[in-house]
Amino acid sequence: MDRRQKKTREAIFTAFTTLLSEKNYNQISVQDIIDTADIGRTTFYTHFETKDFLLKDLCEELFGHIIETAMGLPHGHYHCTCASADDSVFLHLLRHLQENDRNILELLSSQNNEIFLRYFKSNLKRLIITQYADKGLLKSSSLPEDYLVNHITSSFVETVDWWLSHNMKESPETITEYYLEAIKYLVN
Amino acid sequence: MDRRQKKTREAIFTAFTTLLSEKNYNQISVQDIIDTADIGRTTFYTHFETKDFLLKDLCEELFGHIIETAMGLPHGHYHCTCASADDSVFLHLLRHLQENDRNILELLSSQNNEIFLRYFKSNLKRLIITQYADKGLLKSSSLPEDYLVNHITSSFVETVDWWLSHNMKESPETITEYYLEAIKYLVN
DNA sequence: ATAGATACAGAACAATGTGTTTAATATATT
DNA sequence: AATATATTAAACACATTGTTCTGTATCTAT
Repeated sequence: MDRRQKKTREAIFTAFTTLLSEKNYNQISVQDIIDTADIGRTTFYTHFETKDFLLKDLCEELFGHIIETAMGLPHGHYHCTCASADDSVFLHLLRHLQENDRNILELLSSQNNEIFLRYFKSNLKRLIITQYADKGLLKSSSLPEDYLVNHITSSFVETVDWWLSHNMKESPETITEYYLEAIKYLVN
Repeated sequence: MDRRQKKTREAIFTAFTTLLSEKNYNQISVQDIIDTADIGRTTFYTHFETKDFLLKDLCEELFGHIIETAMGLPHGHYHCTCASADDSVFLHLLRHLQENDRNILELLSSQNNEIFLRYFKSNLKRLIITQYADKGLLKSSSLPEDYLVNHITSSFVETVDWWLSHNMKESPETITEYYLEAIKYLVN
């Protein structure tokens, strides 16, 4: 990829991330992004069709990485100091979040957290299906499997949200305990 | 309240609700609302400072009613064909939703569902604190009470969301069973 | 190193939306 | 009927949007 493209793309992402930690997504104009990134108007629109597409691309970079890591797949070009492989996937994720790689924490705890928690959830659901549902690790119960998957996924996301709203006072280990306690009768 | 005010306020709410079931909140302009409600520009701004305030007022009307009902308080001027008082609060809520009073279902299952589910959650949390936490009905466990309240609240909202995404194929009774099964070890 | 391709900047644009002001009209309330 | 108040229509300055144009800077390949 052209050096210039990489630079502007990065400038746009940085500006966008900065703005997102400052104000509401809806209140961020393309003009704001252009001014903050200090690029030409035309340039923005050659890179991104709309603000929504920019958001989508940002989320894919953010959560693609964190989920890919948790999947145990190669990490690409990112550095990762995560825990050993035998930890719970959930503990793994929390530790990864705590590292605040790519400022994901700032976004997850900003006033725009809902947007990012939604993306987090949809990616996490895929992970849970792969790591739990497809391996038969969900307790057979009277509950439909997709209800169960949704419940377990949502509960983790809500746990993360709760943790963030408490300024992450608790350790990832404690949070994992809370979460597993809340769903322990549903997962083997 | 002046008859004229009531009429325009209602016209604005109706227009807004219609638009919300059609397109994204962010893509609805004040101009759209004005055109749909067929009112003067000035009139809108005398009633609502911004689109956000309109949304807030709408949500308060919607969820104020449904939660008030579930609280067992007088229903005000609304008609309600809800089940008997000894039903679970949750069954009560689901039945109330099923009646689709004030088109709340349309909004909860529209592309703007997140907005309304958020309001639903914040109101439901108050209800759960009043009906469960304050009455000592939550199982004493290793979990902090606010974590537990949040988990139970979120799980119900997620259950409703799941139900809606399934076009409410299941009965309120079945959904209540699912939900209670998912949290049964946490509530007495 | 040069040539051709590509990305960027800057300016201008029509179109749309915003929030406010003005003065006139219509409708309630008493 | 008289007064108060809600609504209207028009105009406004301003911001944002998405596109088009031309010229310039920077890359890539040979």
